[in-house]
Amino acid sequence: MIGYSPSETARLSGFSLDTLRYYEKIGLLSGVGRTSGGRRVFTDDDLGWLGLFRCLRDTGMPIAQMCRYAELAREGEHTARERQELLERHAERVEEQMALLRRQYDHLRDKIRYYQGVAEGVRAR
Amino acid sequence: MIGYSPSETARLSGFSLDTLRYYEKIGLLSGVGRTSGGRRVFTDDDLGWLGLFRCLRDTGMPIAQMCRYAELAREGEHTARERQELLERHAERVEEQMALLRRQYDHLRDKIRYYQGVAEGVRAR
DNA sequence: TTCCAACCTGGAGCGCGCTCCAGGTCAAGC
DNA sequence: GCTTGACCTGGAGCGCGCTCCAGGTTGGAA
Repeated sequence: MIGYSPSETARLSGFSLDTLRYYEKIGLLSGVGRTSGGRRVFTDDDLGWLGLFRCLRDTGMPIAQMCRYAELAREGEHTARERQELLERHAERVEEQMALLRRQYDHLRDKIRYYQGVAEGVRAR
Repeated sequence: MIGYSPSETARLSGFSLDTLRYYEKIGLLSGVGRTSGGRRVFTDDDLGWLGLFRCLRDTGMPIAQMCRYAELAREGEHTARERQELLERHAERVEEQMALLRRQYDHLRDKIRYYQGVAEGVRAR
C-alpha cells in the first residue's frame, strides 16, 4: 500500500488540491493519513473513493448526497442495502437526465439543420 | 398574434416569473411588450425564444453565451453564419457531455451490480 | 367603488461547489 | 545552514443562476 502526495493525488484523481482539502473538511473523505509533519498521505483506497466521487459528481449528484453515502459506508456492512438503494435512485435520475439531454440535443440539431437550409437557400438564389 | 400574461408565459415556458424578469433584465429576452399600465405581454415569438433558451440551458450552455447568441440574432441576417457556428460548437460539447454521462452511468451500474453481488455473499467496500 | 390578486421595480440574498488568501510549517537539494 | 517549493490551517470570497423582498401600481370581478 503506497502513499500518494497531495499533488500526485490531485493529478491522479482530477480534483484540485483545494477540492481535496475541501472534501476532507466537509467529511466526504475521512481518515486521510498524515506524515509526522502533518502532510496528507492518500492511499489507493482514498483514490478509489475519489474515483467514485468523480463518477457521482459527473452524473450530477449533490455533494450532500455523496456525504450521506460516505457516512453510510463508514457505518459498516449493515448499511449496504441502503447504499445500494441510494445509488439505484440516483441511476434512475441519471437515466432521466440522459433522456432529456438527448431530446434537447435533437432539438439543437434541428435548429442547426435549419441554419444549413438557410445557407443553401441563399446560395440557390 | 395573441399576447400572454406573465403567469401564462411562466406556465407555458417552464421558467419562473422571476426568471422571466431576470432574462429580460440581463438582455437575454428583449423587446418584451407592455400594456398601458406597464405589465409585460409576451408573444408567440417570445415563447419561441424561451423554448430555445430552455433547450440551451438544459444542455448546459452558460447564460453569457445565450446572450451572445441573442445579440447576434438582433443584429440581423448577416450574423446567421456565426450563430450557426456557435450552435455547432455547443452541439459538439453536448456530444462530449453525453458520452461522459453514459460512461459514468455505466460505472454507476457496475457499482450497483457489485452491491447485488454482495447480497449474494461477496464483500463490498 | 372597493377589493385583491397579479403585477411592477430595484436591489439584496442565497445555495452550491469550489477557489483563493494570509501567514505560517516542512523537507529535499545545494 | 539556507533556500525553495510544496504543503498546512482557518476563513473569506467568488461565479453562477436564479430567488426573494419591500414597497408600490394595476385592473378585473363583485
